[in-house]
Amino acid sequence: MDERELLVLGLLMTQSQHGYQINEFIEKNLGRVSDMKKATAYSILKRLNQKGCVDVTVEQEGNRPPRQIYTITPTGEEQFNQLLRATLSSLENVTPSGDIGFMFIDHLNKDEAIALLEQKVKKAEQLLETLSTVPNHGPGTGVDLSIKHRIALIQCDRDWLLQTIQQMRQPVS
Amino acid sequence: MDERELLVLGLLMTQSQHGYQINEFIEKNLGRVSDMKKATAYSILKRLNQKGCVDVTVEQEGNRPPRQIYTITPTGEEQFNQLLRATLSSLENVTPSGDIGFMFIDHLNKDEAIALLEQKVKKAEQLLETLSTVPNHGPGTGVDLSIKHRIALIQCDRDWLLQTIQQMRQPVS
DNA sequence: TATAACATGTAACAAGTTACATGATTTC
DNA sequence: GAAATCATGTAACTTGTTACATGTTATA
Repeated sequence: MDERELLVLGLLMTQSQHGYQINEFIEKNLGRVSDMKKATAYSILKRLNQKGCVDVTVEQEGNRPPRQIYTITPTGEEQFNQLLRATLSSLENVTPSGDIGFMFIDHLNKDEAIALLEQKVKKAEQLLETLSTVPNHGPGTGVDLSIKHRIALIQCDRDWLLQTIQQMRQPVS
Repeated sequence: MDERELLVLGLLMTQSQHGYQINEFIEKNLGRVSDMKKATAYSILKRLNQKGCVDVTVEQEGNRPPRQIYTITPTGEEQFNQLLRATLSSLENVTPSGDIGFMFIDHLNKDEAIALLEQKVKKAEQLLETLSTVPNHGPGTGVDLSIKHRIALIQCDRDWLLQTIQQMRQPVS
């Protein structure tokens, strides 16, 4: 929740926007970062407005449906800063989702387990390829930083998987 | 959701249990793995029963509240296997929560940003220490594997953070 | 005798997703 | 004239959490 709120607030820090615009930006540019859905964006904006974090003004061009333009307020900026500091300084203290599977890997026979992990490796490599060709947002930019972080973690994941597969192949020492 | 269901099914694969028992095991032994709450455990068991994945028998000792003992069914075992294969072979394709912050790091001044990341590093190191002293569940066990994976990822995260902090300290090249 | 542990559960709430509904405008 | 894009929103549903409610038994 905090995460999605931070994302919306962050986008509003750059400029005032309407819901459609925010949703479109996330869908088109941040598809690899967030899977936030349209309805969620709208409801977060409503929530932020109720909390006094954003102001709304209505704009209309001709006969088109009116746009609800959201502008971040000082309260909202403070909230943004708090959330930003909190997420930058904290660390998840629970296993990432997807790791639960490792706990029960003994329920599969060795060959199948290895085959499944190899599929995971393949997906990691595909993702790495995609991420490495993502257009730069300008060197030293936060967006680039977040992508670099993602790449580093996936590489580590892949290497660990490869190493683990090797160990599984070797007879128990 | 799939994750929590897999966890409950996995625990029932070992032995039939009642809700309290499952919840207690998660709280006492898997606190670093899952943050699933009591009410959630009970409702997942109910859900699994409705889906035909588990059977219930009632047991009572003296005047104590009766225990609902849940036993995994063949359907449940199949479901377990499916979920297990799916999580072992798939890879999250969205940025891990916590990474959104990096996108907006430019909104802070350099010194503060560095200080926050250093806090994150410290938490990573504390967590690594805790995880390295976690009692072994037996070598080559899935549980150990999942902890080793966790350790590898956190180490990578820490190293990346340290490297990034260094780069932030250096004048732009 | 108080309180922790045992054992269950429900009700209210919060957050998100899916799917639907509306209607104008641009493009093919 | 059909389909995509623009722009908003709501209703129903799922998942999960918090907080409450209940009563027994062992322990300090």
